Order: sequence, then C-alpha cells, then structure tokens
Amino acid sequence: MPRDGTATRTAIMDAAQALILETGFAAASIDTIIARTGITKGAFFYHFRTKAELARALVERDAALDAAHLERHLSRAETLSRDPLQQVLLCLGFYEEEMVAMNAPYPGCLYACFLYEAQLFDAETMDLVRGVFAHWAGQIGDKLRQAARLHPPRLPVSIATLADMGLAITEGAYILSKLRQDPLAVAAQFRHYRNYLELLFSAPGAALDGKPAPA
Amino acid sequence: MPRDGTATRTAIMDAAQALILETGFAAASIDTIIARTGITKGAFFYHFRTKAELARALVERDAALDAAHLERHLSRAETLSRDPLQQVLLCLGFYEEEMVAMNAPYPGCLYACFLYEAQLFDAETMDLVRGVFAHWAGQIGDKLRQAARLHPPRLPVSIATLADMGLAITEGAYILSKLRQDPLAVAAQFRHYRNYLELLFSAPGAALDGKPAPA
DNA sequence: GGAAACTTACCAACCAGTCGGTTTAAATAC
DNA sequence: GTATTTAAACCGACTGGTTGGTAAGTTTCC
Repeated sequence: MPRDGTATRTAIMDAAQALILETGFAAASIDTIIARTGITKGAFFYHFRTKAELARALVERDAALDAAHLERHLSRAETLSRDPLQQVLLCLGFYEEEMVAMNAPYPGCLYACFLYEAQLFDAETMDLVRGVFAHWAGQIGDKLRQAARLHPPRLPVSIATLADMGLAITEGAYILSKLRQDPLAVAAQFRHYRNYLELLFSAPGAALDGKPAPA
Repeated sequence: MPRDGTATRTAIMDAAQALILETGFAAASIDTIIARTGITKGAFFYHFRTKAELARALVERDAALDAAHLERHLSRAETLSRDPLQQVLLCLGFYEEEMVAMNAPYPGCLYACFLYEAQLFDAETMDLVRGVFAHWAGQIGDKLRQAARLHPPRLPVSIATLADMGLAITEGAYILSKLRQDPLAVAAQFRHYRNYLELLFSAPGAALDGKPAPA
C-alpha cells in the first residue's frame, strides 16, 4: 500500500472551507484551493471527482461534527440535571461558554453560505443541510416539549418554532459576528435566547437573579 | 432628450436581485441577467460600468427602502402610543403583520447573501450593509433604552445586543424560511422576539394574556 | 441634429475538468 | 535483507466553454 492520502484530503477540505467562507462557493476556484493547499490539480481531482463532490463532502463533515457536538452537550446536560428545562438551559449554556471562549471573529456558517447559492448544488446536498437543521430543532424541541409539560409557559407558544429559534438566533448571530468582526456577538445572542426560555418557563412571580450577563 | 432609461435600469436591477438570491452574486452572470431582462450586453454596461457597480446600486436601493420602511413603522407606532416599550412592540408587530401576509417563501436577504461572498465586494459596499444594520439596531436600541428606564428589565441585559437580536432573528428566520420554503417562518420568529421583550420588560407578576400566536 | 439609449461583434482571462505520465511506499519474492 | 512488483497518490500541461468587459456603430426621440 502506498502513502496515505487522507492528510491531503483533509487539507484540501480545510483550505476549501476557509476560502468558501471568504468568497462563497462559486468564486472559490479550484485553482485557488490547490494553491492554498500546496498541491496540484491532479491531486484535487484524485480526491474529488467534481467540485460538487467537494461541496457535499464539506457538508457531510460539518453535519457529522455538529451532530456529535449536540450529542455531547445534551448527554452532559442530562447527567447534570433531571429537569428537561434545566437540561436545555445547560446545553445552551455549554454552547455559550464555547462562544465566549472564541477569540477570532466567526468566519460564518457553511450551511447558510451554501443556502445563499442554493441553485448551484444538487438536491441531495441541500437535503443534508435541511437534515442538520431538522435534527437540531428536533432534539431541542423534544426537550422543550417535556419542559413545557412540567413548567407551563407564561405565553402560548409553538414549541416547534421555539426550537427553531435556536437555529435562527445562531445563524443570525453568525451573520452579525461576521459582519462586525465581533467574536462575542454569537454568545450575546445565545444568552438572550436562554433568557427568553427562562422567562417563558418560569413561574409568574419567581425571582430570576444570578450572575448577570457580561456587557 | 431621448427615451427614458430608468425603466430598463430598474428592470436590470430587479432581474439581477432575483437571480442573485437564487445563485449568489458570483454565479449570477451578466449574460443571464440580460437574458432575463430581455436586453443586450451593451445596454447593461451603459447603465452599470461594472458588475461591482450593480452590486453597490442594489445595496443602496435596498438600504433606502429598508430605512423608509422602519421610519414608516416607527412613526406610526409613535402616533399610536406614548410609551416607548409599546412603540417598539407595535413597530415589531407591524413587521410581523407584513410577514404573516406573505404567501411566497422568502427569497432571502441581499445583505446576508453579499456578506457570505464578502471578499468579492469593495469596502464601501460592505460598509453600506454595516450601516443598514447599525441604523436599525440604533433606532430600536434607542427605544429599548427608553423602555428600560420606564420598565426595569427582569433580567440584567445589554440593550445594544437586545436590539441586535432583532437583526439576528430576522436574518436567521430568513435563512430558515428560505431553507424550508416556509413563508410563515419569519413571522413566527419575530413573534418570539416580541414575546421576549414583553416578558423582559413586564412587571414580575403581570398577567400576560391576549390573542395567542397562531400555530 | 444631437445626445441619450441601446445593439452587435469581439476579446483576453479564467473556469472546471481531462489525461497520460511520475513518484512513493508497502507488500511480496527471492 | 535486498530486489521487484503494484497500485494508490500525485503531477502538470492541455481544452472547450464561460466570464466580465470593450468598442464601434445604430436607433430613438426631443
């Protein structure tokens, strides 16, 4: 067996993803990708038959990472608390912690990037993106539905759109963060989402103090 | 004076914007734009010296429309209520009404689209986008700051990021709406934003009933 | 007639993708 | 322990189609 090509493959994918988030997919030429990776055209097309195949591979990789990410946070929250509401709040808190720790401005979300060039991709690739969103909202939605049963919400809300709100907040905050070059923007928005859930599911007169959000 | 070219100019811009929201800016070729507009290449380059100039014109047009849009809603809210909190809630309600009335799935936001291809545009064009966001968050932030003075928030929050949340929710909801081809997704998310503001600025034991949000 | 509003024909640069050839290192043969 | 084999991994020149942009001429309307 000859040398291992997986390092090259991931190097291509890393360079491609970074470039795509700078210029978009259409303008991210293969020539630039291979120049940044330090390889040649032949090597690229050995690993990916077409540019579309690279796109799909990138989405698949991110989807797997994100699913594992959520699973990690959720299971950790489930061991730390028995209350589904607390589990959601903890899980969102873990995401927030990571975002606070971020120093570089957020480069953007590949899913959103691809969505805004949607016509360039085959249906299967976009279905993968839809699947990522559906999975996240589904998992969080399940928890929220359990939470709503135990803690009647103070306003009549649809749980499905409430779970979607996490996705919307995330994507919107990525845009703000990217536009303003502000690494903290995402954490701040996540905090507001968590605030909303706390207020929504708290008893009418409950005291809601604690460590205030940093400015 | 020869014939009027403004009709052609707006036709180009309309066709361009629609196409750009389907494929992104880079993949929206001038050839396709002129084919859809029903003109020739010469006509295009008579109205716009470069493709970048078209991009800037599109952003400028949308920026002016959005500013007028906000101004209209805000002044209407200001005549309907004297309380700054109610003014914000009314203003957001007006946005929501429009989004509920929408039947076609949202095509996407030009600002976000351009942001995800940011490197293709000159700094001035992206500054225009930054300006649009800053203006909206500034206006709503002013109202929220007045509201917070009259109605102490139930949780310690940063007003600036609270105003930003409206932008984040909007952009995120556009993405959800576009991905799922769901015209109602934007209204649902806006409703949650309004819920959050209501809960945040309401007295601890206040009754918050009213017409429930539609499923 | 004169200028704004267009048309047509054209070009150099860049694009994704191809193809025959070369290098590399592990497995096998001796 | 060294020579040979073998296929994966990689190279780089090439191509046909598309791109943004140009320039010189034509139409339209006051």
